Amino acid sequence: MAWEPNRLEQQRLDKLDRLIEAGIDPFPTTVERTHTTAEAIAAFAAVEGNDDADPINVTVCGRLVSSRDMGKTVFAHIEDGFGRIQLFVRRADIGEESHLILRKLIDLGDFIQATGSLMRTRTGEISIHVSAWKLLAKAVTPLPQAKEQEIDGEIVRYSAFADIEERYRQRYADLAVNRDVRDVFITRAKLLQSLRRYFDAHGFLEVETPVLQPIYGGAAARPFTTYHNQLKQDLYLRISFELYLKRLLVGGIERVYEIGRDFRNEGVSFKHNPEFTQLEFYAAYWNYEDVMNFVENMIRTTARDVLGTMKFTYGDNTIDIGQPWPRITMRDAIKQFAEIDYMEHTDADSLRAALRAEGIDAPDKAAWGQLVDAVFSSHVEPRLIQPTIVYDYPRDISPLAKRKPGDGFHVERFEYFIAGMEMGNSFTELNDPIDQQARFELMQELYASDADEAHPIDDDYLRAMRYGMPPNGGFGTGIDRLAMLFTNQQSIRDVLLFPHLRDRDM
RNA sequence: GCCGUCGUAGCUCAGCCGGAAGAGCAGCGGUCUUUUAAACCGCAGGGUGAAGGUUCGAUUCCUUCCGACGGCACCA
Repeated sequence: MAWEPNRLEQQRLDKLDRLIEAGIDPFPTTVERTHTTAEAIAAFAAVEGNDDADPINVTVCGRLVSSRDMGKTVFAHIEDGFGRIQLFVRRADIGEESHLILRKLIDLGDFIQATGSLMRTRTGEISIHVSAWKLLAKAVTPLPQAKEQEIDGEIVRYSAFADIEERYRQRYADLAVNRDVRDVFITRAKLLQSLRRYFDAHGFLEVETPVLQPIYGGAAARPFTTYHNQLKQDLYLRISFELYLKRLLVGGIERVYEIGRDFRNEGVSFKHNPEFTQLEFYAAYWNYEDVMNFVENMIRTTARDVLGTMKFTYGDNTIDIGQPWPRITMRDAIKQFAEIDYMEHTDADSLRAALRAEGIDAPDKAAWGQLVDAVFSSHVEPRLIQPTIVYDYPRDISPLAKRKPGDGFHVERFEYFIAGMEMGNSFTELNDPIDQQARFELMQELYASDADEAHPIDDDYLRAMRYGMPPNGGFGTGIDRLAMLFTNQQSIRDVLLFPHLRDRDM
């Protein structure tokens, strides 16, 4: 769709013409900058009060975010990636023509460069007493308005760019005017840095495995499909990294992790986006208890790194990840919250009847483990606000986990929950190729009725395992959900720069 | 896919039981000692997400469609 300038844009296009007529390049190629806004303020604060100090001259760059035209004097703020600083611009200092151009042809949103000496105004704000300025880039479209003021460290908003849909569709504008949105993504980046440091410190090798896969696996999800033209090959966007990472254990890499994108062709919700960032790791010679300890420590370490605390607010709750995380079996958790002991009903029909007797929804064509999972999801998961580890899952919904010794129903698997959300999934990994093959075949039967849910058997993965796979513990966690937790955002879209939305005309 | 709520100016919103589309901020023109949500005076700006329907008359009621949000379903 072709762009038609609106009234405000047309005004700015006219100003652009007038700037060019005045011999000013509205998009120059060279920029000078001696200080960021933060550096300038710090430099002034460091010598203030010292009467012998020479005036500090600085050149800063940034976007014009406020302007108060007093006639002979203009007060304005520019913002760069590090903060804001006020410009104090007097006609007498910069000359009549330059002053007039600033007042008449420069708009909020324009990028400018300003040179001058640092001072403190009568009202006490550290400012630049401007001796010269230059346009760096003209903004044709006005930014959505976000009037705000910092009072005692709190951002007070007088008007805002708040329309959720427009904020997501025009994230550039959202970021430009909403500082707290930028902060969310800074925190998210710190989270990733901290996790990588943690894995590096524990001897893990970071790897990258294929996103385009001939056979998808490692999770129960519908894939996106694509096609390689020259190879004439159907390909799938990965739904997990699991089977590739475990191949690497066969290859002798003892500790391995990957942080990357998974794709699942499923519904979207406040905690689901079609593409999302996953962290998986595998460690040889560990079992799920080793993983529990490692993960608990990992989350604490990153919280300390990123937030400086292990106690933080999420929605209406205060989450304390510093206390030892309770560990409870799936069976006990369901007993506690749904008052059903599923081990008294060890086949699907009997469990279904028992659940229905308690008034709990139980789908007709669900296998035993799926029924257990269903009651857990509806009755237990939402109640797990503080960090909780739930372990020993039904075997028939965990085809990649090793069975619990002496227990025909459970595998060594755990998930951990915070704020009522599943945050991560782990097991003592199945490394018996004969058992693995049987489990794959069982899963095929389980889902045989539903073509969409059919899972292909990855024969190459089985071949790898037949070469011998060390016993190992594995883990996967959604980075987006961790980011939600650490930034107190209630929707996954708010921790994704460009969340998926339907197409729409601009 | 289903159910519900919502969509009015650049931004944030108001608009009652159908009766001539409003405000603040932003913008434009002015005034103006170091102001800070600057202030003050004046001006302009939309035809109400789209398409239909009912009506003398629709932003208000109805239908369909588009999009967002919430919930459900889906999500080893």
